[in-house]
Amino acid sequence: MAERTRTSKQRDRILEVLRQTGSHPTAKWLYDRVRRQFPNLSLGTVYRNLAILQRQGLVVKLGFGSGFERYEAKILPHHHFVCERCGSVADLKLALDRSVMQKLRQTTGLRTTRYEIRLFGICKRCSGTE
Amino acid sequence: MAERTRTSKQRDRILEVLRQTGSHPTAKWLYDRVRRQFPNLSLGTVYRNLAILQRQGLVVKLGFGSGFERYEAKILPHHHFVCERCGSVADLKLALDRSVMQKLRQTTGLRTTRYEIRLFGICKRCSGTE
DNA sequence: GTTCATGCAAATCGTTTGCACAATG
DNA sequence: CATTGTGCAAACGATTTGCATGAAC
Repeated sequence: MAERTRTSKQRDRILEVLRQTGSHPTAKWLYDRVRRQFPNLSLGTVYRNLAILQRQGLVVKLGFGSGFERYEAKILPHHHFVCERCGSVADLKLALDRSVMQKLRQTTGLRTTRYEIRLFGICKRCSGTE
Repeated sequence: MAERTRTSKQRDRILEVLRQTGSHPTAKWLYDRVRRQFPNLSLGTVYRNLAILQRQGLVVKLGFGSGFERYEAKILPHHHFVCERCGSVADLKLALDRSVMQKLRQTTGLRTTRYEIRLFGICKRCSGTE
């Protein structure tokens, strides 16, 4: 019943490439890259291995990862708390010093239009469940 | 050639619902909700109007909004800068005081496993282009 | 009346899955 | 040998798009 995991040259290479690149590639990018060593590699294998690597805590999927987009009306800038178990998203009203945000912008030196702080964790409802 | 936009009861209602709800709904959720007033509403219309509202700056799409997932190997915690024009994602090394992050966690009172600060703006490469 | 928005259905595209075979332990 | 991983192709689900009709101006 316990999950067994064997080694696989493809998976090793996927992780290696992901560690070397400074970018945040998509599955397709990884597929094209790793295919140089494994010409018969299939996209399905890339997805399957990415899932395994995530379960092992070696890889993170950016974004909400729920498969579909979420929208909100632009009102006041605010932040989000994302539950890693049920995927729910809650608004956060964080009282951050203005100075901190100013510092953020200065540090980056980039033209920043907006920012968002995203906290990930287990929401209260899911907390009671486990 | 200039883009004309007419009013539409459906679009008004979509925005209204989005403004009233505290959640971060998916297109499907909005569709089900707005259909109460417009039984013949189609999902395509919802997507089309969400796109228009985004162009008008009234609505924001959460996530990277590029349509596909992005992955990264889990190394040290860090943050991201997302270019709103070309969609590129860059790592940010922000020197944030530990105290600030502690404050963040305390404020929320939630069990937080990780956090990520995401800045949105126009990257240097795109900046030179316009 | 001209043009944009809608509804419907088909098409698209990223991701997942079933199956037969190859590789791991 | 028992079981997991792979490649291939089909399936799936969210989003997009073409087209004929209806609404806005």
